[in-house]
Amino acid sequence: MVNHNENQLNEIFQALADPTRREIVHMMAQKERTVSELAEPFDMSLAAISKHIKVLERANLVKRRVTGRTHLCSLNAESLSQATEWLRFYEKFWSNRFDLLESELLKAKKNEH
Amino acid sequence: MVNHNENQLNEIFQALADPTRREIVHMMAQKERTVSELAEPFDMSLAAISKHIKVLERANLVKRRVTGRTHLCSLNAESLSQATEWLRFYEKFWSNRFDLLESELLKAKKNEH
DNA sequence: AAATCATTTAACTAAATGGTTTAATATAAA
DNA sequence: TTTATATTAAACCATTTAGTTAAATGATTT
Repeated sequence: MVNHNENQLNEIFQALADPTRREIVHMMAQKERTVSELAEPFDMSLAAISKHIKVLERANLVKRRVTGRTHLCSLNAESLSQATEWLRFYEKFWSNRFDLLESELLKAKKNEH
Repeated sequence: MVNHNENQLNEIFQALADPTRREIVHMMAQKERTVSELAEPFDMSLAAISKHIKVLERANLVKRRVTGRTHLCSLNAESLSQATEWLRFYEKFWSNRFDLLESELLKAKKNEH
C-alpha cells in the first residue's frame, strides 16, 4: 500500500524528467489534444510521441478518450498533486515563507523532550 | 538561459525518480550525513550509494563538505524549489483550493478578448 | 611504516530509455 | 471497395542507468 504510492511517485517523476513530455503535459493542460496535435511541435516521429504519451499514461498523468480513429488526451492533474505532496514536506527547508518555517520549528521544539 | 533551466529540471526530476535517492534526500534533510551513514539503511554496495549521491549532486540537490577522509552531505533544498515551481502552474488544475482556481478563471476571463 | 578506514574510480553487466523505420490495425472518405 | 488517415506495435539500435566487484586514493591509527 505504501509501496504502490512509491511506485506511482517513481513513474511520475520519471515521466516529468523529459522535456518533451513536460511540453506535452503543458499542451494537454490547456485542452484535450489528439496525438497528432501533440506531435506537431516536435521534430520527432509520431511513434516516438506515441511512446512518450504512453509513459505519461503509465504515470497516470493522462486520460485518453478514443473516438473513432482519433485519440483525445487530456491531463489527469490529480496525479501531479502526488509529486507536489512529496515536495511539500521540503518546502520548509527553502521557502521564504518564514511563517511556515516558524511553525515547523515550534513543532520540533515541542517534541524535543 | 531558458535551456539551462530546462536541463536543471530534467536532472532534478530524474534524480527524484528513484526511491533510494528520495530516501537519501530525506536523510540529508534532517542533518548533514556522511556517505557511509547514508548507505547504512540500504542493502546495496557503498559504491552504488556513492553513485546515487553523485546523481543528486549533478541535480544540485546536495552540498558536500569534505573533512579529512569523510564527506559530509546535506540537502540543497533551493534546488527542490525549482521542481515545486514547475508544478505550481498545474496546481490550479487539481487543487481543492478553490480560491486559487477562481482567481485563475478570472484572469482567463479578462484576457478573453 | 604498516594497517585500517572512508570514499571514489574503473571495468563490467543487465535492463531501461528514447529514438528510428516499417508493418499492422481500425476507422473514415472517395 | 479501394484509398487515405490516425494511431499503435514490432523490431531494431545507441545510450544511459543502476547495480556489481575489485582496485586506487587519501586520511587516520597503531
